[in-house]
Amino acid sequence: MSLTRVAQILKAGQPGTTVDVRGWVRTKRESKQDFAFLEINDGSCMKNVQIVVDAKIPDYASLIKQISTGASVAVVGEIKESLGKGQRVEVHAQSLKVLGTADPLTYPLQKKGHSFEFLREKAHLRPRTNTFGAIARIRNALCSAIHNFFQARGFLYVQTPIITTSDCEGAGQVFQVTTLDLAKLQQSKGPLDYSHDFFGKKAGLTVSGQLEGEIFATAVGDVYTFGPTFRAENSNTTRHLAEFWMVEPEMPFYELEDNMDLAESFVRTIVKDVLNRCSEDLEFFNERIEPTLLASLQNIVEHDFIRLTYTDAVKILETSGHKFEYPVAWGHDLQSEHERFLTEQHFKQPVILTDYPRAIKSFYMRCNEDGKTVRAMDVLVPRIGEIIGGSQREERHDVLIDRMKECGLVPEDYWWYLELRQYGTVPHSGFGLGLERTVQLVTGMTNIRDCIPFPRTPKSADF
RNA sequence: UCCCCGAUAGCUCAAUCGGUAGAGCGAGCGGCUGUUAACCGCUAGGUCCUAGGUUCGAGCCCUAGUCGGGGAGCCA
Repeated sequence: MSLTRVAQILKAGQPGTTVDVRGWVRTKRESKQDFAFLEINDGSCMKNVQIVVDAKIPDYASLIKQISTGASVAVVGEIKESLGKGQRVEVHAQSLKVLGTADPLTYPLQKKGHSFEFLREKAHLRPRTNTFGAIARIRNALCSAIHNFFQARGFLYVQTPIITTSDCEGAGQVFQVTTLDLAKLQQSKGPLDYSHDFFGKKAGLTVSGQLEGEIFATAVGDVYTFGPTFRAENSNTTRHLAEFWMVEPEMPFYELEDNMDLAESFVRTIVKDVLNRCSEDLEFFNERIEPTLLASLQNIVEHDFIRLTYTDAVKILETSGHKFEYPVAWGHDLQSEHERFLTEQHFKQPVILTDYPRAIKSFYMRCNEDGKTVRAMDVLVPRIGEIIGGSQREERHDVLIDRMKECGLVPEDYWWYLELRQYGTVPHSGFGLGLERTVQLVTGMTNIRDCIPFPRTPKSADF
């Protein structure tokens, strides 16, 4: 007999059929005389299946004694309509096997709820909880929706390198990759010589696949990357990780408006897909974590995003009458409180801001005719803030060189990036979406460290 | 990196003015029960984060550190 998963039994299990179900015991309720109830979860869904174990099965007393919260069991039994309230069907065990016990004196997970801080220290066991099981399923559904979105539109999934020697991407601090003996180096006083290092030059972990994505976008058409990204910034916030996953589409012949259209359609589609596929899990988060969650996700799916320029946003903030801790001024980057005001109070909608001052944005963003702004776009959502950052890329060879110099970069370091503009250049655009921030958006979880299975942050990389 | 807060039982927390270490939950045992965060009774369980210091006496005050949380910056 093949295994039946709990989700299947609860959804479609027909009374009278015999099933083999295996999983981990969440609770045991024991009647000393006649029988015991076990609630088993196998991660296939939020709910547990109730197992009724009659005292007449062989070895009953010793089996039940071995079972406690966390134990793994295999049950063969018949599906029956439940006499009790709370579940449509249950499984009456014909045989019960304890696969692994979980000593209640030491097993960290209790029947009661635990704080997320505590569970972060038990990253090897937290997927066995309701919340983290649900996050795992939702994250999976999101990834699947992301691939579906792009595949349905003919995008090619390209793999950009994780180790890179273009030390100059400008997107933040890089984790260095080396095989040099650091202990030995510490003692020698000579200058560093990377020619003896593994790659013969300074190498690091990628902070973005964008530049390499542009290579393929200007060759095979629409592409996207989806992989791990690393930032060695000493960031200690609820929305930053040292290792996170990023989706980066890059499209030739797209101007900024096309880029915005795609980004908006992308976010709304994947949110809609997850709403459809994970409704039970999302209801849990709506009930237990963030009471406005479902309404805010519906709002995203049903309404167009607000689009306005950075300049107009600054005007709105200046005339809002709202007291900000940090003053608003054209030319300065918007503070978190400004972004939050726009999405949470003023528009109560996701907002796409465009045309930021060139002085505060990256070298690769296309310069506007006004000489003051670039064709950048940030998608801001309530609760999270920036979930997407993107731009139309500067495709004019001479303008790009000037811009690099303006940003204090050495054009020769980007020789291959510049050659894309020298040979058959085309207008093109792209953006990056943070996967974990999207998980935050969709689940209502407030700390990004709970939105990735094994979070890496300053001073923390266990498991 | 900066600002604020915290660390006490397995978990979540309390401990008045510096004076004998507490509760709820969990766990064990017993009782009861088609139960479902079950319920009732009893029991066990402590290097008060670490290292110094002040004091007759420190969980509490001081200094340094470690780790955690929230906010800011950097950004996705």
